[in-house]
Amino acid sequence: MTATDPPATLPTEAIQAQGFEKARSAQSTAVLEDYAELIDDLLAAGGEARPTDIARRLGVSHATAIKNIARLKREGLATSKLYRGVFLTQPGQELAARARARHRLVVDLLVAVGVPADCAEQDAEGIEHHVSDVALAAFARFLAASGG
Amino acid sequence: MTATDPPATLPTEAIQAQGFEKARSAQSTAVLEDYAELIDDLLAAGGEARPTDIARRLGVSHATAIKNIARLKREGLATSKLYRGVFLTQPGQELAARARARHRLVVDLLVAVGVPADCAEQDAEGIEHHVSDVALAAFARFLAASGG
DNA sequence: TCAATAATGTAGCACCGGCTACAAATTATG
DNA sequence: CATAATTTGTAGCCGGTGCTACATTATTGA
Repeated sequence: MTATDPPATLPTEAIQAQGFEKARSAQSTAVLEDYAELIDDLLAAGGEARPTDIARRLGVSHATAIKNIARLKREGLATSKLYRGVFLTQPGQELAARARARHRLVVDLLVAVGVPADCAEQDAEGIEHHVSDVALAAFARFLAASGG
Repeated sequence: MTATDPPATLPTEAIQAQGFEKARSAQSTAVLEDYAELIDDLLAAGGEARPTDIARRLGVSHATAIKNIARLKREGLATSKLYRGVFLTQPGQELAARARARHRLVVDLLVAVGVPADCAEQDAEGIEHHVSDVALAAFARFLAASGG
């Protein structure tokens, strides 16, 4: 905007700060993604996604699970009926689908470069929230080229 | 299957919970690693790691930086002298070294599978804290095999 | 039907990370 | 040397995630 200082590329310093900022914001949506993905899994598999099951799967107390489910509802991603479990809204289902696709792709890539399957599965849980769409596309290309 | 139930492998449910638990604990040390790595960078490059510089590099307010620096000191990773900047203790330097090695390896792997360099650099900022030693070793093997 | 069990939800606490606003100290400058 | 500008530090607030403990509701079953 300024006449004296219109850089085509941001300074290194700002680029670095941008990376940290991105990581922080990814962290804030990680919980939503985890819950949406898990709820979708439970609904697809058995039929019900009850708070207690969710809590056990995530390794947290039921109170924590309920609080985070409330956040999902607050953000329009989920609904729930007492003793009838939690359900995903349309946006919630889309988020879950994206999260699962990302998760699978990350796991597949990790395995493709030689990470043991069980380790890949666990590491992916933390990694997936920080993989950008650009990187994800690269993963897909790499897997297509090497695997098939 | 067995009556007494002494499984060699944990139930799927517990394994999954374990992955989430790992991701959460990684998150709690991510800040320490980021600061240690950055402080080490600044000391290596210019000579001084002042709170203001650290804040600007991370894209946070100086108050936030100072608070996190205080945490580093509390955990024995850093020391500081007024208006003389922040320094790393031996454990702090070791943490920084591990963090930097992990960061480089992650970036290199991302690039190796086709992620653009600038994107790899930014994504790595979030990913690096969630890559286990086992996966890291796999990354190194993969890079040695493909690159050299 | 009514008590016992289990699931769900609420309340309060702690910690962490972010922020703005204000205070104190140091460095730079007139 | 005294004042201004910069740096550093503190205080208080918000939001997020975790927990335990307690209350409430539904389900189960005697």
